[in-house]
Amino acid sequence: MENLSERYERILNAIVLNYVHSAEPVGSRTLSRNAAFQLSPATIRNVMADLEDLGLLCQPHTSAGRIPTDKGFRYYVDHLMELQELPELPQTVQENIRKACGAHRGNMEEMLKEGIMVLSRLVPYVSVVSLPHFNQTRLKHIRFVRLNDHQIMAILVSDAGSVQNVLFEVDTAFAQDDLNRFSNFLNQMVDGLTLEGVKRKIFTQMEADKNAYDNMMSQVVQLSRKMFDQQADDDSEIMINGKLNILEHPEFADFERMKQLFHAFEEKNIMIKLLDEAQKGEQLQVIIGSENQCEEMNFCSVVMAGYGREGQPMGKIGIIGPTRMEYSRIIPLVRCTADIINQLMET
Amino acid sequence: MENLSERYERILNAIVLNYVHSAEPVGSRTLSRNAAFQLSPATIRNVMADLEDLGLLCQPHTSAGRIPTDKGFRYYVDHLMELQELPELPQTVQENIRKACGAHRGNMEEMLKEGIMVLSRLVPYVSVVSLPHFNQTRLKHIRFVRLNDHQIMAILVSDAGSVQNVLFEVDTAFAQDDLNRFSNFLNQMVDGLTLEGVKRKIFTQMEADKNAYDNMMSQVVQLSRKMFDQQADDDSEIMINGKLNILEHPEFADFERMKQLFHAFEEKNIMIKLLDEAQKGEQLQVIIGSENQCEEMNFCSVVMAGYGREGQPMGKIGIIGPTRMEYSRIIPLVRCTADIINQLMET
DNA sequence: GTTGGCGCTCTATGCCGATGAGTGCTAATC
DNA sequence: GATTAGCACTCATCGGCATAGAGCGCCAAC
Repeated sequence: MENLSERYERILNAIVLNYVHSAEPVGSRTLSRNAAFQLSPATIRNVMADLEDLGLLCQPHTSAGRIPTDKGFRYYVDHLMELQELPELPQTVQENIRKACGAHRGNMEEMLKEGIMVLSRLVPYVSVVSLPHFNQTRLKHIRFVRLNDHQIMAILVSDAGSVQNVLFEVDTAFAQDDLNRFSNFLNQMVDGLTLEGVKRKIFTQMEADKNAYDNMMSQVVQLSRKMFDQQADDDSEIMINGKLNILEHPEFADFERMKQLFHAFEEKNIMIKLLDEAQKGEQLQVIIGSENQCEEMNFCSVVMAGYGREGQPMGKIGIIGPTRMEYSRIIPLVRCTADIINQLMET
Repeated sequence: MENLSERYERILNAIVLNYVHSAEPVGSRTLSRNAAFQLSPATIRNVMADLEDLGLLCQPHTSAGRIPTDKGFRYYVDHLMELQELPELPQTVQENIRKACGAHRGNMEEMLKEGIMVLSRLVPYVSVVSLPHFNQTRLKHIRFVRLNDHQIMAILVSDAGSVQNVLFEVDTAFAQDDLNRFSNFLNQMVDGLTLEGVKRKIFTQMEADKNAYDNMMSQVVQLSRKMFDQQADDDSEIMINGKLNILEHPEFADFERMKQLFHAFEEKNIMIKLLDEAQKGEQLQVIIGSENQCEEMNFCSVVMAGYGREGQPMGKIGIIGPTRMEYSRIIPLVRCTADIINQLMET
């Protein structure tokens, strides 16, 4: 999309702002009254007609005002929003977020949960976050606990503070003391690896070790193997907050559309796909309306940012709202929240 | 409510059945056409007027048919439904449930989750379950894991298969070997107690032990104490499934009402209160419409049954639907599901 | 290039009357 | 005394119609 002339941009900008605010088609007269323009409605109409030809605006029906198309919003986000420098998030709001998240330092899941709760209190949209994939976080501890003769529970602690428990069965009984020795041994062996890495290491070791039946290594490997057989190769987890917020917006007064959207919220896979989309390594992404792959969410936009530690991306946090969303407010908010989370994770 | 004569009961029954099916007010003509009655519309009208005086029926407006009031549904559930013997749940359905839940034996949370998922696939309502309160389940294992010099994670395994992790800080560093010895010692000490009981025991011991600083007992008690300080005295947990089902019913086409209901679903406390209501130790409870304390749910009915082990109640499982609910189908379903869960837990 | 003016389109609103379902009451019937 | 047929009445719903208002496109004039 090549650039528009200044007048065109100003008018497009005004239409977007107006529509974001009112949720109603914007007419030429309304814009003309807006002091900033010294133009008559007729002139504005001409411009609007051109913008419509370019695919940036559309009319719900003849004789209604114009509303921005997805493409119009895209132009606004890419070209116009930056003209007006985005307001830094007020310090009080930043502190608000930092405090909420900071209260749960050490437990990443709680921290992120708190984070999206704050977000959906701050804005009338839905907030969403994908948790770090357990298998890809670094393992801090493995420990085996004997439940009874046949059952053992493995407890995996990642350095992100999350914990996974794996219950598995064994043929021969182990004493807890033995299990403790195994745990210690294993912990040394896997130090600093991701769970993924541990798995690989165990399976290679098993190959190498085929004939040695009695030493510690062999027993540990056997046990770990049993555990990995049980361990759910968990999908990413998603948390959503503030679903009800979205009902306040007139675009979802339509019952069918609302049902579709809520259906999408309930389907974890849809949400995962949404957050994984367009993973171009960009820090902040904005997906507008039908740009997103998921049909149920064609009337929504998503603003999301990656978070992580030491440059390693771990997940995304974002806000979902109607296409008619306050981008200029949401974008700094999401960016800032991701920053705060990054900072909290480094410490 | 004293008993009605047979004719009155038959007409009330017919109105309930009709209304449950159609969601429309039922008129005298409709009933009269129903072959079972040999009565003219006029006669039926007289009966209906009497039932209205008794508060069992009401009219949305003059010249509309009648719909049962909450009181009418209550009479139906208490007196009429049992006349027609409730159909036993078909074997195939029972197997269906048993298979779904049985796949997760040993992990109660998963089992219950699966249970409510099956329920809300079977009926067009919302299913809900309260998880056993962790503090009240018997403890099977405690284990301390050293994370670093200052942090220890305690891992609590209940015999219900659920696990709680408690992260806490200590001033002095412990070696993992010491922690293992503590764990073993503590496990012997608390065998068979609930977490609640362990807590009491630790705190009494602490009193008794005030001056002994060096022995194992004293160290274990200190450590446990630190843990309990951190351990969230968790509220009961609730799981809900099939929220979208409820949108299919015309009573929730009203936007405001729907929003209220979804709000209630999101508020854990409301749901807990709902499930705890009328805890008269009855095996199966039916709460109809405004009988329930929570205003947001005045248009809903709840059918729920307790589940537990060895006679000990642990939680409830139930179905939430519009007041106009298929009680005669839901009640056996909920009862049977609770039975299946009970059986699976005993083994 | 800009503007005022005119005719046109389309939606929203409110009113009207017809329709139909269902009631309550009364008088006749079993 | 219970039951019923009949009738007048009420009320919600729906389609038709006219009106008002917002907004556009186009054209001619500035």
